[in-house]
Amino acid sequence: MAKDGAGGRARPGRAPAPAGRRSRPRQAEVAELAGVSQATVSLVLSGRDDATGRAISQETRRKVMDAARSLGYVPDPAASRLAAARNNLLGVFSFTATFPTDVRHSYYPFLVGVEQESAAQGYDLVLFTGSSTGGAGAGESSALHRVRLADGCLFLGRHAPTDELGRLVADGFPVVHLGRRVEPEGLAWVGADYISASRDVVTALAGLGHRRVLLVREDDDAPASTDRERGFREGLRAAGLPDGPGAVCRSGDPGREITAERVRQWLDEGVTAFVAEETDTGAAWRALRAAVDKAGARCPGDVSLALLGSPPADLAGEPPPLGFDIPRPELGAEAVRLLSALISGEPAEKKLVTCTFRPGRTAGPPPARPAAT
Amino acid sequence: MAKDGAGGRARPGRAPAPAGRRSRPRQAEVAELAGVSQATVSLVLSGRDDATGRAISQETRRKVMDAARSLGYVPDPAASRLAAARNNLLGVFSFTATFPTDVRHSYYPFLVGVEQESAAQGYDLVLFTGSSTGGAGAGESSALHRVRLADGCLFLGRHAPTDELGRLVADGFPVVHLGRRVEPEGLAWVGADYISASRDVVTALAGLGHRRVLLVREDDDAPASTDRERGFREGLRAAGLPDGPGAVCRSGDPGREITAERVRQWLDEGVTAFVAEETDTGAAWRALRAAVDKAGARCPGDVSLALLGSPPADLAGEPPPLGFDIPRPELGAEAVRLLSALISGEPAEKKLVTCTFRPGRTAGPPPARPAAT
DNA sequence: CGCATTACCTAATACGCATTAACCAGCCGG
DNA sequence: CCGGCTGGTTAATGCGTATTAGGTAATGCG
Repeated sequence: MAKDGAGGRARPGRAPAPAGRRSRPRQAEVAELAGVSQATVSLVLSGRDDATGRAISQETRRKVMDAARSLGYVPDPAASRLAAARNNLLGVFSFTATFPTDVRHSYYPFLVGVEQESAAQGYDLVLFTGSSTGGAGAGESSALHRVRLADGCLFLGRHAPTDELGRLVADGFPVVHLGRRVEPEGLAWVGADYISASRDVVTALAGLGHRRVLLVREDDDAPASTDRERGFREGLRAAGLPDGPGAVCRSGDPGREITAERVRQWLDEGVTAFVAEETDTGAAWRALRAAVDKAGARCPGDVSLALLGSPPADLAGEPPPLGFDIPRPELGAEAVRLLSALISGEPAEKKLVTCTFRPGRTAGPPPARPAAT
Repeated sequence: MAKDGAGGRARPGRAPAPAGRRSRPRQAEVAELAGVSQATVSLVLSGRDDATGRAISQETRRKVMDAARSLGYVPDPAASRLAAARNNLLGVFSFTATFPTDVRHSYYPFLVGVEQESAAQGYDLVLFTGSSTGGAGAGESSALHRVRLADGCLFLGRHAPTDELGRLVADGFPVVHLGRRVEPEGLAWVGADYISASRDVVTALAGLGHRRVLLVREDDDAPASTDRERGFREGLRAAGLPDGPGAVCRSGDPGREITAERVRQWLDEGVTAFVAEETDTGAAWRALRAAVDKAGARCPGDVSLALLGSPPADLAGEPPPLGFDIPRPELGAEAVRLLSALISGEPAEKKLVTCTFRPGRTAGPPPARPAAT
């Protein structure tokens, strides 16, 4: 393919050029064909002429458009972005080994919202995995620096090293974390308001007449868990219900599983409603359901159940539990909005997104009298 | 263009040092810190020094690396690409409105493979979304040209406009389509070998003794569908079974649904095995299962069922159907390999990936005698 | 008629990086 | 002492586009 035939523009050493793509017309060639300057072509094609008060005559505009069309001109995004000094790229750094592979993975719905909002804002997404060696990067030491290639970056996962994030933040690089996080000072984040959502669930149970409610949570001190417990306790107190150590059961440990016997015992003690925390796998909810079932208690009748979150996907067929839904896609979208604001230089700190209450069908009034022994 | 103070960049005024607002460090700043020239920085960081016979002293190299690391330097992909080089970015263009939102979406597993293989090859991924406006451009393509920012691009979805893809291919831009596709001449693709996989399923059924097998497919002429039908018919012929228009039922139209009565009628006609095509939603398979069930036929005993693909995720609990699994992650990985080859200038055309046969538990020998009326 | 105003358009330059010709120091063989 | 090295670095340039500071002809105004 003759590379310097028409344009007479021989490139310097281009020996190992993998693809002969010098046939692609540039604005200069459009300009030549239209008999105008390259700048005019840029003005016309970017539509920035009348916007800024600059005027391009209809005649010229038409000539340029025709020339561009006949040459099949397509702008080079690399050049555009270089000249515009921003590349319209948002990074997404997930500390999972790969894409959230498991369909049940709780990150996946986030990504949906992230993707939609990014598109709406005109950004493309760069996916960074924790591993990628890159090769071309300068600081191999931490893959995290690679995110600077984007205009800003979103972080998923609680394993983000605090100091690294702090470094990015300190440098003024726009960063948003998906999920509440306090560690690096000044880090922007979006999170779900588990506290008030959990409180509302307890309030609903109390409103139905329940006086003894038990929270089953995992033995983990992630913010997502502690927030739920806090909301739970707030709900108890607001309803004037007993809020002692006995109101919460930390499960998950071997030997401390939720068994039918324990459920039966709790029932005997007067507990009429159970609240389970949502986890990635839905383990707590599954265990609770199974144990209640095995104990011979029927759900809305003998005992009420609630789930602080959404049920796992494979239980979609079952009657929906009382609880709340985390608007994950909305969270993702909100994170992008925050990031976008940061990139534009606007200050942005954090954002709590409200969960939606789900009445469900697993809760009703407590039985008239607890089954006596 | 808003030149909003904080987030905006240094203006053409060419302020030598971005004293106030920190912008991303460039090679020039690394060079200054290291006490060398920008060119040296480029040479060191690209690792192209000793490769081309040029030598950089270890001393200088170390200084540059240290400076780069301490500044957190990361190359600007747009600039790299513009300078006729590569930026280690692979594009993924999905014509779905968003990320494959539904967890059942068949594209999602592809992405897993894509992501893994990209990471293995040292590429980062850029997700190009179908919508974003991306500049007025030269009239025609609104969004597709953006992919040129990357070194190459992967396309998902059957809605890719042929002419646009053709344009990219003609320009020598490395493009790989996920899924068999003939339309733009010279387009590279990877696809699953539905033909032989489907044939093998029929062969298996014939081997069990079935003489009348019916294919239920949707009324769609996508390659994925026609390939399956072709393989199905090949299987029939190879087994010496009747292969007429009656062997295939195009479903999906309202009024042509798979009902219990139709199933019963087919059974009466001597059909002993049904084969369903896999679709995004698994509709055909669901309908078939439901109809057979309602018709009172038990699956492995009275009638055999097969699925040309994988069952939908929410039926994962059920006994696996006879059929085959599409190695979607493997397909994605293969696509990346192909793309990588194209980028390196190696010729690459297409690649068929073999599906894995799944014996399943929904097929057995036909009943001794079809239930007589 | 001369000068200020428009209305249009162009020249020039920057964007950040890769590439290459040129340069410089030392050093060896003759 | 010179030509020819070789190793090590830099100045200079180009990639294709966006942007801005002019510039020129046509028009308006006094």
